Amino acid sequence: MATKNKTAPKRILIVDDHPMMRTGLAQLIDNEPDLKVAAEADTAGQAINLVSKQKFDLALLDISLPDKNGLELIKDVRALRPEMPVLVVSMHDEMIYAERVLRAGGRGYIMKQEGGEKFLHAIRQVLAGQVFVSEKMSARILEVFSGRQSENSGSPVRKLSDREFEVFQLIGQGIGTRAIADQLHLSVKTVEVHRANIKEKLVLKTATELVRYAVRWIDSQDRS
Amino acid sequence: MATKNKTAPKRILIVDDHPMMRTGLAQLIDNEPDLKVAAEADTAGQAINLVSKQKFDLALLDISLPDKNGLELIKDVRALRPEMPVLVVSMHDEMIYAERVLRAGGRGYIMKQEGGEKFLHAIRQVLAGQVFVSEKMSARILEVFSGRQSENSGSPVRKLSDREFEVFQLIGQGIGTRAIADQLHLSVKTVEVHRANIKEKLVLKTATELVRYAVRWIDSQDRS
DNA sequence: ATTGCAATAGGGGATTCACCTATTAACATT
DNA sequence: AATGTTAATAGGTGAATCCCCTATTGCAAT
Repeated sequence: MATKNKTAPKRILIVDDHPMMRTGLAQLIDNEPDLKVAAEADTAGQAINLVSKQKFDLALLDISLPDKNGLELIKDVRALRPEMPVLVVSMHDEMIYAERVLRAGGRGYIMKQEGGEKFLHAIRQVLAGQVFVSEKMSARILEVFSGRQSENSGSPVRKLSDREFEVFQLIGQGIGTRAIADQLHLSVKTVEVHRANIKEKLVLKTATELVRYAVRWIDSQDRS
Repeated sequence: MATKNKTAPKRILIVDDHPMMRTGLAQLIDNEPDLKVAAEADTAGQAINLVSKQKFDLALLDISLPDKNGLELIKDVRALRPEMPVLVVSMHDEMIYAERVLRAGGRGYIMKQEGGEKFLHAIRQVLAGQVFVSEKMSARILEVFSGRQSENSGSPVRKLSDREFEVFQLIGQGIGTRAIADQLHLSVKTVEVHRANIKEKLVLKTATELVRYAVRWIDSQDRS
């Protein structure tokens, strides 16, 4: 496509703690005439250092880094260069991450399982100022954002009513339906309805997913 | 080093579901005159197919593959080619994996975080018939193998059998009993027994507690 | 008044849990 | 060679939970 341009190739920064993955990405990128790997980093510290000293057209960040939480890194990078788009690379299929990444200011999210073409497509889309996420992910995110335009500032957990939130917290503590009912002096049936409504509001399909979501949410509240 | 040899380069099979990682590894290996990437696979099924049809001097396996547990793959590969050494590549720092890999017949374990030199060293060491593991790991493993304090060192998760561990990981991903059974081609009953045994070994009382424990454990593994 | 939603709870069928037993194969021990 | 151990498989059964409905009450906003 639009690669015939005489302009200099776009300078890309790669941040990943796996040398082999960096090599693979660099190989792919440097093979394109309009793209170029300008620098590599294997830690968050190194990445911030580079970003503060040089200008890049795009940063390709792995979210799981040894020294820092990937989301924190996105925020730091964006604080330094708000105009530089950030594309996040991850091995996790997780919806939770995609949401957080976009909220932290990332402009895209792609899985390591993807092949070269999709990678290049994502890179070019983000370079063009657009957002890139996978189909399933975008469907879900759009659903969450559009279905409830009113109260969606922040995590979907805010959409829970007080009682639902109370139940949600107990679930996150590993407490079962029966025990929750006892503890809140409710019928098991009522707790079941709350669970169903919570699942609905958080767009979760199964009971196990609900427990996982709740556990993660509770844990994320404790340390931060 | 010993690369002046006139013999044909050693044929290596790469199994990894991340295209970029494969490219990186291939780049590294093909740059060495005494080594050569003979084939690549991105699933366990494909790998077994290749191994059954061709001879390789070494297999480089990623333990986390989409279609099959990595430990099972090691066993399958070794059943087909007992003489072919297997070097396992993983992104996980954990001792638990190294132990299991060696017990399953793997001849080495190296992390994706390592750089090219260490990779080549590991490959050559395994090709030479020796075992390769990191320093910390070998220390810990020797301790476990020699000392009889095997009861309780580190997390109780290592008390789980391979199959139990597999189920445990799926639980931690928020996957329900039925779906686990389907995915592993087992009866629901079998999965239930595994869950019960896991609960026993980890001293957990209810199903919800099990999910919580598993979610936390999995999370602690991949976002360092 | 009417609409909307939170909170409560039940019915009923499908599924899972929790506690049993049982078989087979692989290994270790004797 | 006989025995014991353990992992992996799976069935039976009753209780609990899940998941899909409906239904009532109360309160707040329209």
